Amino acid sequence: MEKHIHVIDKEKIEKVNMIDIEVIEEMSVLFKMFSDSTRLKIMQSLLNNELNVCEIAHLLNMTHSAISHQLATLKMTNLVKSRKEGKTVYYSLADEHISSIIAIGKEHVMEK
Amino acid sequence: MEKHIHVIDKEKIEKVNMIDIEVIEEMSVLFKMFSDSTRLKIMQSLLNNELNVCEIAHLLNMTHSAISHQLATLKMTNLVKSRKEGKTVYYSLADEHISSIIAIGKEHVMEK
DNA sequence: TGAATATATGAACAAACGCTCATATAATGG
DNA sequence: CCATTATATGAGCGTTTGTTCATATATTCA
Repeated sequence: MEKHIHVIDKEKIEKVNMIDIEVIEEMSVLFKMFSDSTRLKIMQSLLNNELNVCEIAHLLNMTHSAISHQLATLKMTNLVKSRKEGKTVYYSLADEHISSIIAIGKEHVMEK
Repeated sequence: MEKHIHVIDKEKIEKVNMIDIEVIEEMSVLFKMFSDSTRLKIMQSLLNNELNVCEIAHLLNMTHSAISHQLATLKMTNLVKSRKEGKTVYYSLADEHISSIIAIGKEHVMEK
């Protein structure tokens, strides 16, 4: 029923420096890409290699379709890039940030 | 229909060093916490302060219930800790990793 | 003790998500 | 040109997620 009346410490609140909402929104989109284990596995497997859809599907023991869909979302959010060679499309990580994010996540998880 | 027969370059595939599935799974849980804008805003607002539920709700212009629910999930995944003082519960970030993760995400997003 | 304030929590529900299935597109080779 | 291989993509479906609403618990103070 939301009927609370609060005494808010305005000074304290104003010290909180809120980032631009838009930046927050983009950050959530970025981290969403790392929040699914399939996508994490894909990115992990691309850390040192470029791989095509078949190879990733084989590696993760999943269908091409599932991998292809995920690669599409990863590409749309600029986390992977692709290179076509004949029939096959090779995927690789888009930049060095991605491995840092994976590394820091791994570090946090392993440290307990 | 999945009827593809592939020639897999086994040597190449074997070079891909897969992390432990369990670590991947925990990483996805971790990043999931950063994948929602409300949770990101909460953590962002806790970067330099400890805040109670009312203050966060006021700051983000959201209901206490919504904030309380999110704080519960953040606490369950060990990203925030809490301290009770009379009626009010003060929340703060659980460790320094969290600000690094936010920082690296922000950096990635702003850099384009 | 009873009202007020602060927080927590369960149920419900709409929206978003990830996979599958079927099918489409594209490139190569016979 | 047709079969094969590689990838892409739309629809459908079950599951998960984030919020709201109602209610419960806890603490303080008159």
